[in-house]
Amino acid sequence: MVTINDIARRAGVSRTTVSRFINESGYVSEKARENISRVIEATGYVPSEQAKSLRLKRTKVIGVVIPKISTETMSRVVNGMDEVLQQEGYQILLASSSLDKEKEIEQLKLLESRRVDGIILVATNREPELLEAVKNLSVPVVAVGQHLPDISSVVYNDYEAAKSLTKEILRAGHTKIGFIGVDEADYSVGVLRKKGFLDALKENGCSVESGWMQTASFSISAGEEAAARLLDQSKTLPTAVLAVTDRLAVGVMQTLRKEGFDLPGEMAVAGMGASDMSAYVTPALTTVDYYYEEAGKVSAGILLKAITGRAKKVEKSQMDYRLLKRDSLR
Amino acid sequence: MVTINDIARRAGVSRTTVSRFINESGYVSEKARENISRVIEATGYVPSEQAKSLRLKRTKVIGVVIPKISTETMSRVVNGMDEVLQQEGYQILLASSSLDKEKEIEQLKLLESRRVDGIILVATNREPELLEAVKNLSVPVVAVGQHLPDISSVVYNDYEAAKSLTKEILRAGHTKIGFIGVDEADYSVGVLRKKGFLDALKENGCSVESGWMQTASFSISAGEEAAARLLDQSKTLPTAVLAVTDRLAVGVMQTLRKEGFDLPGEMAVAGMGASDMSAYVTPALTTVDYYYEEAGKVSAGILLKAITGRAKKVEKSQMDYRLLKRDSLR
DNA sequence: CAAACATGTGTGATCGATTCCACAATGAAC
DNA sequence: GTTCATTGTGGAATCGATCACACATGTTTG
Repeated sequence: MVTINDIARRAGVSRTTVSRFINESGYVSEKARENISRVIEATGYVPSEQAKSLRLKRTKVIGVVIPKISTETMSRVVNGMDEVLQQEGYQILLASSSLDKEKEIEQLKLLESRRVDGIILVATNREPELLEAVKNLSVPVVAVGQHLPDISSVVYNDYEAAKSLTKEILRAGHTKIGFIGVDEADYSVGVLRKKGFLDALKENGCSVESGWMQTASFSISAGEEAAARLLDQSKTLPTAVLAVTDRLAVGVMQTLRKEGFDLPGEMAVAGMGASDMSAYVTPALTTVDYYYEEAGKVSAGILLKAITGRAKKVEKSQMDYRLLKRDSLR
Repeated sequence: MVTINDIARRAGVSRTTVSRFINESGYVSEKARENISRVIEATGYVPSEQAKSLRLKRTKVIGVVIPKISTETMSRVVNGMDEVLQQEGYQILLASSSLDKEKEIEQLKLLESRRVDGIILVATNREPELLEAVKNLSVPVVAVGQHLPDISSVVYNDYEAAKSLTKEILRAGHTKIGFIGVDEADYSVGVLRKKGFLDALKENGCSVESGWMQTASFSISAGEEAAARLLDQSKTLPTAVLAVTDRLAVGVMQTLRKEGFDLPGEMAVAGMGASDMSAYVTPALTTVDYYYEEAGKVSAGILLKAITGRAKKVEKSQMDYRLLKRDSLR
């Protein structure tokens, strides 16, 4: 790999002059300019951003830790980040925790060792070990999706979103509503969405049978299985089901259809997340749009402010949401 | 940020000894060990991978250039890469070209300046400028999705896949088949899939009306519009439509349904790509699975072999495919 | 005419690690 | 009692850039 010294030698100047030429700082004579640019052209020299980073103590790289790469939510969030970061000359170093709590912490350490200028953590839990690890980082961090204490965070309004969606279901005349949730280790999706659901019911004086509430992981097939359990364990059947993600909702619809239910006539279904497919399944899925791209942009913006020192110590931002009422809810 | 020199000073040894301790190379006395590990513990020291990279001339970072982050195909491919790369201690530096040819080249240069150990390029075109740029890189490159001359590549069997899918449609009794393609700048999707389609028809003595063949971009709505044009411009209507991506196919189905067509009775539809949603739209979409995760894994594997020097100069790999026959084709 | 300024260039220190080499001390082998 | 491993340590060069500073020359300015 050709270096600045090679260029200097071949152009008959010192490396300082070459540096000045490249960075357009200080004086460089016309003659030197010509020589240098000719040599650079000939050799295809590209300055080492690496060496530069070491000297300047900044890398122009942002570490992004996400639970899983191949989910629509994540790719939309990361896309939003990239749009903002690329604008400012930053690149994204991707780290997937594969939904493993220890790996998540490991990845944070790894990013720190690479001296990234900042980290965006799309967290799925709020365990003390994770908080501890984040606190010990000597790099600005922004959390997305979970509200971490003393850390800048961008969160979705999970509680209110679930609550208004549930109210929408109630408004449609349903009083017996099933619920497909996820593990409570995921505070936002597992706890807050469930709480929003239950509070909306309580406020309207509705109650739930135990069999109506099921827990699943994040896949479509988990939704299918959870729906099967719901049907199996219910003494009386609900007339609507709220699933905390669109994928779960799609799974629920699959099972219901398989069991001969007329949708949405015999059973209404609602999801959350406004996934791509939600608009194209039949019946089109009623859901909540969380503006994921925007969340990515906002988090990147907050991080950049923190990096350039133009920020309050800790910034909290809550994303807006939007109900998408479609055919699956009547 | 605490450095190896700080550790050395506070532990009362030289930085050489600290380095030996960290890398478990050479001798370090029990006493020195204790001191050093105590100081490291107390300071939370993390060695700079950056400085290490400069010295060792390797970064353990792989650059990945993709056309767009928020597409299912890309996130699946990148996911596959990450699985392999993480195993070997590599991280992914993500670069999105946003479907812009110049930016694609720019990103390659940028990755080179960061001294990544290798680059995986998910290309959408084969323009001479791109080939030139790739050739000038002094970093191992693997191309995915397009067959670039003299560059290791992992390609999908686009021609055969389109051909067998078309034959499947013919086998189902259709002889008048519409086609929704994309711009020919994308050689794999634009040219090869169309060629597969046309060759299958030719071999079976079928012909196409001009209005039956439409071109669109990659979105669902582009599929909707293309289908509308197809209906509008056809003198006699086809009985089946092949779209070169699932998203286009879903768009086609939307338009057809809106126009009152019974699916698949009055019009069969097939897509390509085995997207997540393909199984859950109604009717379930017949499509071709390209094993995207696997393509990511294979490309990462080839790149790693090239980096460690255990590779043939140029390696070409063609991915397998699999027909998924579902309800949308009768 | 001396001082001040503009133009142009190079030396050497620095960023934070690794590694070659020299060198000490100790004990074992011949 | 040399010689030779073994154990243990640190000095200095190195990777590829930036930058403060010294220095040289030519041109203005008072």
